[in-house]
Amino acid sequence: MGSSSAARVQSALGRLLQRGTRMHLYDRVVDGVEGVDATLYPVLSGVARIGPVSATELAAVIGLDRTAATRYATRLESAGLMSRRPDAADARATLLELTPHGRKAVARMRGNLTRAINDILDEWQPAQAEQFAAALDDFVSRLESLA
Amino acid sequence: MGSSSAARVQSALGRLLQRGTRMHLYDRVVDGVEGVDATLYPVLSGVARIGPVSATELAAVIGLDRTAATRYATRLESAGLMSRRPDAADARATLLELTPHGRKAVARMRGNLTRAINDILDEWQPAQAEQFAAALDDFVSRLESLA
DNA sequence: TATTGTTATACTCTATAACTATA
DNA sequence: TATAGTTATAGAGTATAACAATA
Repeated sequence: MGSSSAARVQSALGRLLQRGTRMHLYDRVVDGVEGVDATLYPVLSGVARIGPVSATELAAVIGLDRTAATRYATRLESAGLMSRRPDAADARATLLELTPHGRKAVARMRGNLTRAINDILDEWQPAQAEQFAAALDDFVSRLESLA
Repeated sequence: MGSSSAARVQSALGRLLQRGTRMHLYDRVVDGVEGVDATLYPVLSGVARIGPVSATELAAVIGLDRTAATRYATRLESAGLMSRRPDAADARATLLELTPHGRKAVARMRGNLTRAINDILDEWQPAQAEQFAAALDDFVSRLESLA
């Protein structure tokens, strides 16, 4: 049945999702990156992943409200990390994209996160790390589609 | 080096910690449990795990502010799920513990979460699930102690 | 009529500061 | 003097509602 595995996953997941753990990790990721805090990070990272993108679509992807997305975009624009341009295909829409500074910030944040993760994975056998990465990826995908 | 594993873990972790994913999971967990929402769940669950416990110690464990812990405890007390009693060993302290209703609520929430996780793990080989559970547990522990 | 971007508004969460009681 | 609990207050995040422009 695997109930015992479920109990362990449940406990670990609970600790992982806890505010303190999350915030600490985010703080570490945005450390030394000007104009980005733990709140803005998912927004900037989302545009890096799927941009150029409209605020409405971005909001849906990163699980945020449309109005919050537009406000955070404004903050990132003020910080010179993001820019807006009209969508040639739809005059109602505005496309969000990264500026060169924004791309540099994302690269730095990803480096911070990769470093933190490698600090952990390096304690394991490479094969074990590989297996964990694949399993976690699959687990999260299934979790997202539980809907 | 395992950089490729790190990249996969990074991507999966990003999606997992995203607000939308987290809230959806929490909503699922508290579904049908009277008096508990996604905010109160970690508090109630924390007391179930380590109670009877003082508000200050609870706050430290679940990564919350002391003042928030005491306010949430009040809400849970009003809902009849938690109770306060003086600490015989220290007259300054108040111990938080679950009422019978609180214990029933926690059992129900854990059932919800275990069911959701088993929906995922059941797709895997038992040995693979077991290995993932152990790896995730270890990963989270190391993440917590990166400090 | 529906949708995009945006702003205004209200509500919730969280942290800081301050107060009281006890160690 | 330090610590536990609590309350008051302010700041930040988020959702709902409403508006103008375009589909």
